[in-house]
Amino acid sequence: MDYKKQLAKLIALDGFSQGEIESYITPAAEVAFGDFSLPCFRFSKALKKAPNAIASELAASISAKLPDFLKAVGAVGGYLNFTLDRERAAGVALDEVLTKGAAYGESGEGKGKTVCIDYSSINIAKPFHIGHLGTTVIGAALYRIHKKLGYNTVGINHLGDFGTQFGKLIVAYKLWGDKRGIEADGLRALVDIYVRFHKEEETSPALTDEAREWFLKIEKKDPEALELFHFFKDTTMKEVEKTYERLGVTFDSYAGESFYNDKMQPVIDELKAKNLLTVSDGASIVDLTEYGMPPCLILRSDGASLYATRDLATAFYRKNTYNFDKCLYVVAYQQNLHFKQVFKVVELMGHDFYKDMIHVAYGMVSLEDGAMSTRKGNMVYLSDVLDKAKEKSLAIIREKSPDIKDAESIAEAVGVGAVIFSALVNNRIKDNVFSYDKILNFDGETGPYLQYTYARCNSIVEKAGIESKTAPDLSSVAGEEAYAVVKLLTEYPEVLRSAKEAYEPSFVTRYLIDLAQAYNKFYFENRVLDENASVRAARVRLTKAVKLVLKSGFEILGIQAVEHM
RNA sequence: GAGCCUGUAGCUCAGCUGGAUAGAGCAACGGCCUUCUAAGCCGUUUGCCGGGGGUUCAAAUCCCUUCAGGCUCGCCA
Repeated sequence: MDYKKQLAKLIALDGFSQGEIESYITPAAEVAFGDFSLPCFRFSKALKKAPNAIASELAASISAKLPDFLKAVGAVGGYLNFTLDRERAAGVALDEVLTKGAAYGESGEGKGKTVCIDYSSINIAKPFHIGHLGTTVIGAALYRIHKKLGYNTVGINHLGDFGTQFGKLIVAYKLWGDKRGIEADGLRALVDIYVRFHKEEETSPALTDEAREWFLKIEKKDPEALELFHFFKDTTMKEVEKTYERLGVTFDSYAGESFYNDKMQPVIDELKAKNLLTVSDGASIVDLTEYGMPPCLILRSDGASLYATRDLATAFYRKNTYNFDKCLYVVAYQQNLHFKQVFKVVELMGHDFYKDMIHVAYGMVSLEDGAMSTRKGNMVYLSDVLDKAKEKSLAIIREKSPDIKDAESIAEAVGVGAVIFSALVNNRIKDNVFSYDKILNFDGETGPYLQYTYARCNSIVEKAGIESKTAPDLSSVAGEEAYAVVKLLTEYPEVLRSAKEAYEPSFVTRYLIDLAQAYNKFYFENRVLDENASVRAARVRLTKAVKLVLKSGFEILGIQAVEHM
């Protein structure tokens, strides 16, 4: 039920439209004030009346014929306060959640619209490390939020599978690599020889030239070079797939850099045809000084394409292939300028869809002792973090629930959940210093806290057994703690919408924390499995609704719901 | 030098499309398991919302300015 709209209908003020009044109505700041408030200060000047007088008069006229969903209307210090009939509101809210079930929160707003989401975008033959966690889980969460809201979604892993590093890797492999070792150790063996190459390159510059030659061979589709390239790629993918699976992350497309290799020429031709390319220091650029930006480099002085060239080709390909209504790039904020430039170039080329491309920037992860560097071998593998989190979780389970079944799989769900949660709890723009202490803390606002609350709900629902026919006593879910839970339950659909609007999965995470806290508070103050059957019926329904919304939120974030822990 | 981002409790952060006394978690201390999961709950303590101006009935929130930190700024991606 849309209370704001209903409330706005009750209010008539000269010169202010219904919609305007509705937009001014806010949730009440405090329980004592009721459920919704309308600050009347802004009407004061136009109506030539004191805010308090306006509020009082409105309160009086609405009280005269109080609609049945309202309990009371009052005026305090210039605010018009509305108090809902909480029993009724609780009943309506619980009915809605439980009737809709897993579909609660869904909407048709995205019907017929397509959203492409570019996330994770790992590099082949490089470690899948803690720095990739953000883009991977933020992108996956945005993917699911859009899906929930009815959008047609395309998840794209724009693989870093092109560039001179593959030449380097071939040289390194030929010198020190061994196929069986790599097949056995996978990615780490590849990274090892890559790191070694960079060390030796410093003293033997000839290696660099050799690497460049091998890279050219890849481009020219030399069979040996291609075979090795695919070997590296397969080795990497085989391994990262495991991590994606643990994180519950999927993609619809793996079209990466190499995929666009033959798709750049048309872009260059179009730029030329539209007179956007100028030559500067031998390189071809799009001049953007008029827009307060440095030039966008399209072709190197040796004629080779660049990052922006590839991203332009990518943008056109995606537009032509998916005809997206929106294309999100979940990429670190270091690339703010790059995307601003690319989007501007698309605009200058005269394509309207430039405004549908959005750079969803996120903060960077560093280590306590500085930045991560693959070449220096100074990084933390994501799979190690997941393993440690699982280990920690397993230790806690052994201690607290020694008799539990499926300890291993619960530990996996809880450990991985804790890691995902940590990447989705803060606003995405925040930088993050990685530490095991932080990520392995399972107390307070954490993934395990959410999962624990879910398991608690489940346990109660299990004990409650089959739903009784007794009519629920709604007064038992209209008390302070219970009603706080009810209110939060009604907010879930709006939380999803605003999370989508702001491209902020953290809105969902925060919301789930609020919901869990509110429920736990309720749990300690009220007995769900009460002797009174109608009280019990109402509170079990509340518990079921919380369980359901928690699970729905978990699915958005990629956290697994465990029934027991 | 320019552009963008960040600055809120000892620490990590919510709140920022302006609204009523600025909120959580961690850490610290104290309490609560013979009743539904103590990975939990309750209580105590903590704030020049970086500083200064301005707009407004009302500013952590908007504008200007300033300081501190981060990122980026032509042939890497």
